Formats: sequence, structure tokens, C-alpha cells
Amino acid sequence: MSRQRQINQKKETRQLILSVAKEIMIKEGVDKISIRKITNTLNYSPGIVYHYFKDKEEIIESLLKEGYLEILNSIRDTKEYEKEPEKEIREKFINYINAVLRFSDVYLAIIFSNKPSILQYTGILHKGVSEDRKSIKILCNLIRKGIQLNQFKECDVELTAQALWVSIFGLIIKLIIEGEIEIEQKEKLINQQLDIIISGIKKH
Amino acid sequence: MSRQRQINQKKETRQLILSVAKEIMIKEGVDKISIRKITNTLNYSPGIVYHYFKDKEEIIESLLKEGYLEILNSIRDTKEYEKEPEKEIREKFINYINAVLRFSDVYLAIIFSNKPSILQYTGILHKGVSEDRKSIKILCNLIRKGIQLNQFKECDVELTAQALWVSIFGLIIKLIIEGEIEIEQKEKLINQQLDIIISGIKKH
Amino acid sequence: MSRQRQINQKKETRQLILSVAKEIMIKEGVDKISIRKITNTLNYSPGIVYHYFKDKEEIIESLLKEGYLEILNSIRDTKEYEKEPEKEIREKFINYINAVLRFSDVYLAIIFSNKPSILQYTGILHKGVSEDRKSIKILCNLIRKGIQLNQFKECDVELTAQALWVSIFGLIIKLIIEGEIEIEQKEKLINQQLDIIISGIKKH
Amino acid sequence: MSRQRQINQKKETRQLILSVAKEIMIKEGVDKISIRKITNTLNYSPGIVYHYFKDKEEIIESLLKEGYLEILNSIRDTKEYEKEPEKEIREKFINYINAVLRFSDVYLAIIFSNKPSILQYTGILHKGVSEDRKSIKILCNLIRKGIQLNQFKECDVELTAQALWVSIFGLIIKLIIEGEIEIEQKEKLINQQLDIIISGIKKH
DNA sequence: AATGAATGAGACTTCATTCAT
DNA sequence: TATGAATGAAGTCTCATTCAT
Repeated sequence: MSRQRQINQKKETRQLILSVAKEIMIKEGVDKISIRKITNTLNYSPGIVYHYFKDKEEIIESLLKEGYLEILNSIRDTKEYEKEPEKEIREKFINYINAVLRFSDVYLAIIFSNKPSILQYTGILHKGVSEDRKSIKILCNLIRKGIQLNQFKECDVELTAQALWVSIFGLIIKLIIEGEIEIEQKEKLINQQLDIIISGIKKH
Repeated sequence: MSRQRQINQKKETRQLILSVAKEIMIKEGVDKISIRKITNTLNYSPGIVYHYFKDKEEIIESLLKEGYLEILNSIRDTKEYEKEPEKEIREKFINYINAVLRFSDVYLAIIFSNKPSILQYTGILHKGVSEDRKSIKILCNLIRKGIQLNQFKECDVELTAQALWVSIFGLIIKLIIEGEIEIEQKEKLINQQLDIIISGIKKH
Repeated sequence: MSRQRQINQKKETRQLILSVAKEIMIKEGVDKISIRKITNTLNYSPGIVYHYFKDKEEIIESLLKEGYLEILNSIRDTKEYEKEPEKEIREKFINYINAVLRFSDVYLAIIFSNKPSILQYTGILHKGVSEDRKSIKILCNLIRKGIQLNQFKECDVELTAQALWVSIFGLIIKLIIEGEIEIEQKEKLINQQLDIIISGIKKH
Repeated sequence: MSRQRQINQKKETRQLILSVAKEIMIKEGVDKISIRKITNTLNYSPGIVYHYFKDKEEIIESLLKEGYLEILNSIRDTKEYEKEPEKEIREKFINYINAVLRFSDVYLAIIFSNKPSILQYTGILHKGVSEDRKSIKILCNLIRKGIQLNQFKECDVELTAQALWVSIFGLIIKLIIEGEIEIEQKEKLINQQLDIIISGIKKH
């Protein structure tokens, strides 16, 4: 077998393990992941896992980082609307909501991870967050543009961005936890949420 | 021993078990609760627990229900302001936030339980929630009053109540998870959140 | 079953576990002891061990302490010879040698454990040992008496006690390891050892 | 590649494996040696070891034999002092102690090995040992010389050699097991040991 | 000569639960 | 009402070894 072939296969098996781990995480939660469950599903023996991962921790971290990347990637490309920050905010949030809901279990796991290595990426309530969290920075810029265009009220921009973000975050978490919401109701909820918070920052 | 005496003592022991379970939950999280840990702490033997509870599941459920009641109780008594629904909403939410933060671990455990028996008390996104969840009902009433007084915009009252509630919920969760936020920043965040969502429903 | 009966049975089972552990220790060495081996031998399930012992460590410690006590007990009663420290030293060492040879396997296991919890009882080379190890203290006193009686040379008493002890220790270990030594040869070796070290500390 | 070249390389790799095994043994003890640890260190794969050694057992045996040789070699070259057997004995013992302490783990492993192939080299208590154990023979000769020079007392030479050897052996074992002894204390102990046993055989 | 995937056994430990007493 | 002995399954991890490549 060629070297490349081997490396690929190794990656594939890693991926296989991760995907089973992910299934478990989705069905039962992060800390219900167990090496035994994984290898039973794959008809492997427990030991072999340690050929691909240092320990269980590494599996979980890989899992979360992977999920996080997936989410980030799926948000990346939203259009810009030169003169319509409101529209852009709506669209960005809708994209974010959808991306997160697609990886909802991973998202929950990330958000509620108390591993420092992950925590450092998820904090958004501190003062100065707009410097170190890109998504908040973008949101701030949009709000600022809206103010400049005389569409939004004067305000503390960062605090406002945090409030908007947190509002949407609350909705997302609830949508994930409650799970089986009808699609129509879900869309109504999302729209209502956006209507209210945007109406809350607009000039009248 | 009189029948009544016996029943009382039984309740006391149940309560004793629950209180130890609660300590563990707060210190280590819900699913670190174990019968062993409980009985060790109480200098009881493991078996006896099954005299008071069907199984571990029942302990946890009792625990969460109890905690939930504690939170609800601590919100119940807020003044009513005849002509100022806005003020009343603010006050109720502030009370709620404070109550929850006082029992934050229990709250997290409850919120993130996806046990159906608990979800039935915590779900608020479904249509018709204002019928079966008292706090949403109250919120709806306040919104309705605001509309009648021509202070709030016409809207789908239930959807609006849900949006408001979810906004605050998002903030609470973030406050709990991020933990060490300066008190000043915390208050700014709370006020901003309330300002925006209320501004979002007010007539202009 | 009466309370006392129960306690006795608990002790018996503890003892049962210890005795199996001891067998393994003697046959294969201390760190070949395993919970699995113990419970397999007893047709128990592994878990039950933790009902009787905190962990493996506790089993081993109990084992060694037990053996150590057996040895100590068998040395305890030696006569005192008011004016003949030399004679007393000889007799004490001979007693010690015999006691140890009676429990030789346990002795080896104890001596060659480098677990701190055990070393704390067996270490004798450190400065100040005469304060915390009784047998060395006694030896020191005898040497001191010999010096006062002008029978022994002036010397650093503790260091001398250590040297004597270690000399005998070396002989014991060798006797144990080599096992099948003729009794006559054995006695010659013991006497020679004593002759030389005592001659080594005497005044001439 | 020439046949010779191949053989050489094979030997080198064997040696490489042994040296890593030795490091592990010294750091963690003989029975913490594992094929995995060895090959991880060498960036080899586990399987390859079985190309050079039949099994783990063979590695350990090689290791011990090698270590034993090292110890022997490091003692071999001590000067001879024509008229001072005492000085020579001291020096030989000091050399021996140092050599052993340098390979202490190997020494322990050898001493407590119950593999017959090794046992046959380590017995020294039997009558007639001076015929078949070189180091004892040398010691006997030195003692005999001391007697002839009227420096040492008349005695059973072999028994005396055994006593001396065993005394030092006891010290060595203790030094190894107790491990962290301050260097100053260590030297005091060694000197005291030598002083006493030599004083014990000298004429006065 | 060397790799690396895989196994199967075994290590310690924790747990929920049952059951005779 | 309560105990405590016991199980059996599950948890993570390490290891020696084999084998196809």
C-alpha cells in the first residue's frame, strides 16, 4: 500500500471514529460518549482507538473543533448591502441561526463546554469583546453604519451588539433544546425575534 | 409511632436525600450525582434509597422540580402598576434574572435537561404556550394591556411574549456560563437588553 | 444476623481478600497483585473488593502492615542484661533474624516496596532515624550504654547503629534469597556476622 | 549492502532498543518497560522489535546480562597495594558500591531475579564459595594477606569474606531502596560501615 | 527491514441495582 | 425501616503480540 494511501486510510479511520462519537454526542450528549460505545458500534476492540487518538479528551476536542469550523464556514459568505445595514443584520443572523441549527448538538456542546481552550472562543459579555471576537466586531460595524445612515438610534454600539447577539442566542438555545417545533412556528419565532430587536434599535 | 409521624419522617428522609443530591449537583453537575455519593455522605447504605425513590431518575426529577419551584416562588411577588405595563415588564424580568442567578446551577440543570418529564415544564416555544405556562400568560397579559393603553404596537401577543422571554433567557444563560462578569458590566447588559426589547415593542 | 456477627463477617472477608493477595505477593511479588486475580480466585466480582477496601493501595498497605506487625510482635520480648549491652545486642539481632526468617516472603515484599507509605516505616538511613524508628532507638541506647560502661569505642552512635543494622539486614536478605542453606552453615554465618560487627565497635 | 554491514546494523539496532529499554528501566523500573514505550521513543513501530528479539523477555534478559557485565567491568581495575590489604579492601568495596549504585536498578533486578541462569552467579553464602566466585576469592586473598602481615586477626577466611561482603551488600540494598539520601549522609554511612567491619577483623 | 492496524486480555475503578436479613 | 453483601456492566487505558503489506 502506498504511503499516501496509508495516510488517507488513517485519516479515514479517525474520521470514522469521530463520526460515531458525534452520533453518540448528538443522541446522548457529550459526556455520554464512551470508547466502549464507539468501538462496539464499529465492531472494533477498545484498544485500537488509542492508535488514532491520544485519549478520549482528544476525541472530544477534535469533535468540537470540527463542529465549530463547520459552523464558522457556513456563516462566512453573506452578501453585503451597501446602504441597508438592517437587511444585512437580518440576513447574517438568519444565516447564523440556520448554520447553528444544522450542527445544533455540536453547538450546545461547544457553548457549554467549560474547557478553557474552548471557553476562550465563546465569551462575549466582557467589555472590549468587539476587539477580540470577529462576529461581534462585524455586528458593531453594521450598527455603526446604521447610525451613520441615520437609520439606527445613537447608542453604545458594543453593548447593543451584545444585546442583539444574546437575544438571538437565547432563541437558538431554546430552539435546540425544545427540538420538535413545527417549521412554520419556528419561522414565525425567528422573524418575530428579529423584528423586535431591530425595531428596538431603529430610529422612528 | 403514629401513622402521621411515620409519614412525616419519610418525607424528611426524602428531603434529606434530595438535599445531598442537590449539593452534589451544584458542585459537580447533574450527571455526577450517584446513589453511592449520596449515601456515603449521609452514612446510609445504598439500598435504603430505593425505599424512598423508585430509582435514580426519580431523585433527579424531584430535584429539578423542586429547584424550579424555588425559582418560581422567588419571582411570584412583584407589584402591579396599573397603567404602566412597561415598568411592570421590566421589573418582572429583573426579578426573574436575579432569582435565576441565585439558583444558577439548578437552573442550568433544568434548562438543559431534555427529559420529557421536565421539558413539559420548561418548553415555551410551542403555539398556545400562553395557556399552559403561567409566566408567559402573565407576560401576554401585560403586553395586551400595553396595546390597549396604546403604548405598545399591535402584534401577535404570544409570539411577542416568547420573543421577549427568549431574549432575556439568552442573556441569563450567557451570564451564568461566562460567570465572572463585573457587576457594573452586568447591570449595563441587563439594562441594554431590556431597553432594546421594550423599545422594540413600543409604539412611537 | 447480629451486629457483632456482621462485623466479624466483614472482617473475615477482608481477611480472606488479604490472604489471597498475600499468596499472590509471595508467589509473584507485590506489584503483581491485581484485583482481578484476587476476585477470580475467590469467585467474586471485581467490584466487591471496593466494599472492603478503598482501593488497591489500601489492600497492599494492609498486607504489608500486617506482616510487619507479625515480625515486630515476634521480636518484642527479649531479656535485658543490665551490664552487658554486647550480649543484649547479640540476642536482639538473633531474635530479629529468626523472626524475619519465619515471615521471609512478607519481609522481602515489605523491604522492596518503595511506596512512600511503606518506606516511611522501613527507611533507616536518614539522619535522625533514632527519633522515629523504635528499633534503631533501642540499638542506639545499647550502644550508648556500652560506651558509658567503657566497653565500646567512642563513636557517632546513630551512624553506628545504622551500620550494625544494615550489616545484619544484608545477611538476612541473602539468607532469604539463597534459600537452601544448611543449618550449620547458616549459624556459622550469623555468628561470624555478629562477631565481626561487635568486635568492630568494641574497645580493645 | 554487504552481509557484514547488515549484521552490524542489526546489532546496532538491537543495541538501540536495549539502550532505550535501559533508560526506561532506570527511570521507572524493570517491569515498567514496555514495547510501546520503547518504540515510541525510537519512532519505530511496535512490530519491528520482534524482528530483533524473540519477545519482551529476551530484551530484559539481555539488559540484565549487559548490566551485570558493566558492573563487573567497572570494578575490575582497582590498584593493588602490596602491603596494605586494608586499604585495598576499602577501595575495592568503595568501587563496588559506586559501580552498583550507578546501575542500581539493574543490580536490584539481578539480585532478585529467580531465573536460574542468573541465580547461579549471585549465590555467595554456601561453603566453598571462594572457589567459584571470583570476587569472594579476591576478598579471601586480601584477608589472608592481612593475616600473614599480622594486621588482621586469625579467622575462618571464607566466613569472614562472606560477612564483609554481606555487610556491604546490606548497605547497598538499603541505599538503593531508600533512594533519596543526601550525599553527605551517604558518604558517612559508607565510611562508618567500612570502619566497623574492618575494625572488626583487625588485630589490636 | 519495517510499518501500522488490530486484537484480546487485563489493569483499576464506579455505578445502579437487587436481595437476604 | 434499614443494612450491607454482591453482581454485572460499564468506564478508561495499557500492553504484548500478530500479521498483512
